[in-house]
Amino acid sequence: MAVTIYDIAREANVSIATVSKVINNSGRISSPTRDRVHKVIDELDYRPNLLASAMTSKRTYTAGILIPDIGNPFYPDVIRGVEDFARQNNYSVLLCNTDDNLEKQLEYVELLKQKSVDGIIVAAVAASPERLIETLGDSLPTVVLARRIKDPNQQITFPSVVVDNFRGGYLATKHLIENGHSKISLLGESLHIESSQERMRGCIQALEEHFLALHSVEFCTRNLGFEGGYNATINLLKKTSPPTAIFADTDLLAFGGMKAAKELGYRVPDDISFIGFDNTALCTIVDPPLSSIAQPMYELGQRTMEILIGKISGLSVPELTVLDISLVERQSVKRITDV
Amino acid sequence: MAVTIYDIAREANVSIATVSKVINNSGRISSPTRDRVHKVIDELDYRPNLLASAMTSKRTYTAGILIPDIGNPFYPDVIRGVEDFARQNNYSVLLCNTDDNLEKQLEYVELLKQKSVDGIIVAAVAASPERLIETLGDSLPTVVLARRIKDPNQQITFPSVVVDNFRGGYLATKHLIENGHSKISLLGESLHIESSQERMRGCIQALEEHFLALHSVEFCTRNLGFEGGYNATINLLKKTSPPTAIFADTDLLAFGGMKAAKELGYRVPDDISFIGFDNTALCTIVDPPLSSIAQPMYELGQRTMEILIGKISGLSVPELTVLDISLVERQSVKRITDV
DNA sequence: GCAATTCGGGTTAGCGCTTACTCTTGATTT
DNA sequence: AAATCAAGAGTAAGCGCTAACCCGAATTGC
Repeated sequence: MAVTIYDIAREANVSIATVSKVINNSGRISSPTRDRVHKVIDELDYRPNLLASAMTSKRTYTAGILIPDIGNPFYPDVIRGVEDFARQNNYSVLLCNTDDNLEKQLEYVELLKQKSVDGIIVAAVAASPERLIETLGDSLPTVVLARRIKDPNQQITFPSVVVDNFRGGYLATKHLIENGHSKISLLGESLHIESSQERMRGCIQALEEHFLALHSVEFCTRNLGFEGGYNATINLLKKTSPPTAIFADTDLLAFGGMKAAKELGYRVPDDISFIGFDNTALCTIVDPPLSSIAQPMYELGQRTMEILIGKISGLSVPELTVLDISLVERQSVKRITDV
Repeated sequence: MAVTIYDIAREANVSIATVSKVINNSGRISSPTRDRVHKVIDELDYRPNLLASAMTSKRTYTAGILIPDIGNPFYPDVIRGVEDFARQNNYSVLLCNTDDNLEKQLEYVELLKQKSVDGIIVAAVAASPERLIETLGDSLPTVVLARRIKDPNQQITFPSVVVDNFRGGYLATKHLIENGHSKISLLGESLHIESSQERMRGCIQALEEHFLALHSVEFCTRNLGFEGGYNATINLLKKTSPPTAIFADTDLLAFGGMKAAKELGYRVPDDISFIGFDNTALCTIVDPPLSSIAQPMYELGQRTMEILIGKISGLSVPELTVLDISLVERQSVKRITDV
């Protein structure tokens, strides 16, 4: 069997309590004793069994993270941020893909509870989280990522970390306007998604500040990705008055849009400009490289984990953290000089 | 506090042993007793504490997975496969990004051991795994994904699940040949990577079967991604005799290559054809859509987890599992008719 | 009809730690 | 010099389970 705290105690001629104290740097131990114990620990290559430790101390140093689907290019960076911050604080993270399915979410929360995780990160949870809130309860530290959960009863609130989607929409549109565009259309994901709504609001705000109106709008129907963007853009461009620039809710949508435009004989960006959202790695790969609004995804993950650990440790944490967003210019937006 | 097995025992008028037996479906319990216990469990909404359970049963139903970086588009699907299979078997997975850094790998293995995981999946481990093997030891069930670990001392071997890279290289090249190409160049990742070597071997084999030779080769130097592909392709095309088709080790490399080709005035696929490897989601997004060799990434993850659980359960498992590969045709390869 | 099983369950000893509490000394206070 | 106290270490009670073992009663075999 593996070496236990008893082995160390015996070899160092102390009690297991003493060994425990030197390991956890608690209680009072004289330095000779401390050194002796450390020496034996090194000699026997002892590693405390974290399971046993968790049994008594009630801390597993493990957190769970619920995300819709790791296949969505939005998440890998976020997760990386979460995991890096976790590791730096001796935490591990249990990954749970829920496909935005309530049953799976509930199942996972129960499982994580049974595994006694110290806390949970809930990313991009569905619109009606009543049951999720209920099973989460108020005893398990939870932080919400990229969404806000509003409990209808105001019973329980969770700290959330989000990105300023409104400002993102604003920046994107302003960039288009500053490049001389006035016929600006919105290629939206869905009006049922909060972030999508916010981006649209930002877009409209920028437009209004310049006494402009949205030229046209199109939302995705079935598919919310590349294909959806393709189809919606076809609609946008086939209208009697097509736009000169399109602000897409998502890079993926923009990619689909660019494909549609090209197929309809438009040159990008000469005939039509595009700007995306998310600044995924793919932006540099497509032709032309897509200008996009960058979300600090890695930082999003990091901050969320930081807040979670804070909450676990009993610190008071901010109820809402809004991360800033920025414009990354590439070659998909053309300056229009003629009026 | 949460309800424990003692509460159930008391309410159901049985001993905790009996409760444990009905939970785990072990031992002999009469159906009246079983029903009574179940009823109380439901009433009190009891969930066994898996930590405590693991202490005695020595099974945590948790596995660790070491990957280089979740940001690499190769992994999300793999992980999804791992996680889905895990969940179906009551397992959870602890995600560990190692950046291919030996120190991080060792650290994580130690941590996972301390957390008493039942097994570990090691994905795409570095070339010289001696120290990793050493810390893994032979007591912790381990399965290697997308690599084979050859222990120089033949002391310990790990089951591995890989993809038939040789056949992939062969298929890609054959596809090019069948489309009339004879000036075929290889855009390789690195000769230090086993999969890269295998793909090249397959490529050469296909060529030889048609009495052809590799037209030229170029490997990446600093950057192994988009940029590396871009630079290497510039070299390839600036030679006195440029190829008519390029087989890239990786989709990302092919994307970089396509960009380089376009910039040098080539039309893709009219002047030069490209075929990639990995069949990432991006293939449909670029222009033209990239033909590629598809690896069954999800299945790769699934099978690996299946084998790991098998090993944990003491079953005998295959030492080597090779998954098949297939060609996905899109529009980046042009048929050449003139000789 | 009596020994041998089987059935249905209970007792109890841990798993490897943490922690509240206790005890012994030697130093400090007054 | 008696009382007080802090430092340094030990004792022991769990944490919530599992599993080996035990035991009486019912069932079986011959």
